[in-house]
Amino acid sequence: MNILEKITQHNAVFSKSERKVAEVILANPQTAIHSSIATLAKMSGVSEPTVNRFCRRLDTKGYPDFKLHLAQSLANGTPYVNRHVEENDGPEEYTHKIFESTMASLEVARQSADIATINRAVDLLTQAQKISFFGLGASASVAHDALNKFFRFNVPVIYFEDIIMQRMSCMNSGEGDVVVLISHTGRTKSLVEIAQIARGNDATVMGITSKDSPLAQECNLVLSLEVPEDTDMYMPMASRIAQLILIDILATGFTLRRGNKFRENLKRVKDTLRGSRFDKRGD
Amino acid sequence: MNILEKITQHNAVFSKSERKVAEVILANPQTAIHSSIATLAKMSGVSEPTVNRFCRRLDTKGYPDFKLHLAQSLANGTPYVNRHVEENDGPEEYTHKIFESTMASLEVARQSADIATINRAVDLLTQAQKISFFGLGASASVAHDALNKFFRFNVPVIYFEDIIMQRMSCMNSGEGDVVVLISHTGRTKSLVEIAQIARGNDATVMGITSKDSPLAQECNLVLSLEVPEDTDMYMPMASRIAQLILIDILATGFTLRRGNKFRENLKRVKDTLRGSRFDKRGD
DNA sequence: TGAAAAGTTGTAAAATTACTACATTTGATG
DNA sequence: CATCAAATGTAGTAATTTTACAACTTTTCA
Repeated sequence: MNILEKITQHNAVFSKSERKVAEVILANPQTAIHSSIATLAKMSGVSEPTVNRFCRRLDTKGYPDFKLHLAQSLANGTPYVNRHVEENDGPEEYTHKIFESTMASLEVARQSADIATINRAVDLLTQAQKISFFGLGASASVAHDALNKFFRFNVPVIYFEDIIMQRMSCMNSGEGDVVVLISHTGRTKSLVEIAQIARGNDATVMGITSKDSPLAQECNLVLSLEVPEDTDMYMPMASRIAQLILIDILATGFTLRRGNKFRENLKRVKDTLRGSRFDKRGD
Repeated sequence: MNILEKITQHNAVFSKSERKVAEVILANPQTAIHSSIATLAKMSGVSEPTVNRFCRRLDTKGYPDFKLHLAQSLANGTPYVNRHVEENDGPEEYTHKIFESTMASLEVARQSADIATINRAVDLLTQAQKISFFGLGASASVAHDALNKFFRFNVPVIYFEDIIMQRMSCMNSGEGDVVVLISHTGRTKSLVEIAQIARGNDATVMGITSKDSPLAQECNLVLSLEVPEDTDMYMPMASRIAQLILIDILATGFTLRRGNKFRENLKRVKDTLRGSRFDKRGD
């Protein structure tokens, strides 16, 4: 829907000249909406009809219509576009690109968040006797973070990085236990196996993973976030951030469900940290 | 600023015909932005120049400019605001509030990011013989994540959760080594001590922490992010996300600095993971 | 009340802007 | 290197917007 997004994504489909137009617009969209087609053509070093064709390729009626869409995109509170980092970007460029594309991904995640499933997940977590968080590779740090959050709730929480320990822990799980498995792709073999073991023991298996993945199929409940991952860098970035926000949401839902008294308990946990600090405030 | 509001407020200042135009626009703004000046004039029962005068009275350059402003007003969804979660928020509310306030915080972080310091940090990291990432509590998972990223670069990376191990590791550090210490508050005693030990050994100490904190004072380089933390929940949320993005930025800067061949190496690391997966793509 | 002045509105022509048809160029393929 | 398809630009056309000015309405004050 957002036309700026569309421009970045469609990049491959553009012709050489059209790409020039795209670059000029992305470089300074604010200028673009105040330019006539002739001005924009000159700025891009192409002819006017090329600009016009560019607009039509993006499914707009023509140049004026395109400008309206662009104006809306800019006003939309989301000037964040998934611009990929390029080889000769300087620190200024890649810093902003990473911020912006992360935020663009979060915006997508926000819109695709399934409230009903989240609510169901919070239900299950509040009723759990014991909660385990397992992930491998980049997702291990997400599980680690979940441990840190849920640990404060004074519920039995388990976290292991070691797949043997994860496995053994699941062997000992049973009804009333919740196992949360985190994997962006949902294709990590050992996690899928763990899911099977836990389910075999009647534990509730919750997956923070992509839907329709092998892992998702083994779960009782799947929390999926449609995050367009930037694979250029061969490192998970946005997906992991979205997973963490999901953890925040689950943790928040958990505390709200537990009520007011429980939150005082949280405060107490935090106050206890003071001894290890030079001053107040939380870490 | 919002032109729709302006129309309703300015109502008194309009002439009789101009008010007709205003009414037609307010009745159906979506139609207005897709109409030509002639169509809108006919709908309002006035002449074209009247519509043009109407536009100018609202401080726009003319009809097309007015349409742009109108389009923006209509598109103007909620910009990200740091709305705190409240006690009787339902899943819908708290989910969106958490997304939005995280994004609001990231926006602040983005603007406060100090490019020069980031660049300097990348410099130091690329020249490091050995890189250590240490954090405690919530920041431990950030350090964990950093380990995961930098490990792929085939550089010696160290990560410990245990403060004794952290301490011992710093005792063995020396010139050319970089120690990255992560703490939102920068007041965790044992981290400050570690910083002192590392500096005593001529290692470079880098802090991902808030400026002017005790930890910041012990660092050679401070990467600070001005993130307004939501302390209501007694849990670090946005600060940690910002720290992770900073890790992404440093990692990206690192790979860019190392050049093209190096990135192929990254791809190889990723491809190696395939054996443990049911299919392709990274986790 | 009525005449001048100020303000408002519409008509028609000018200027700007965008679009279309067609010609030329570019690039790929056998 | 000949041929075809795709891409791009030129020039003319159509559309849209804006301007200039004339007609009309309302207000003001003798």
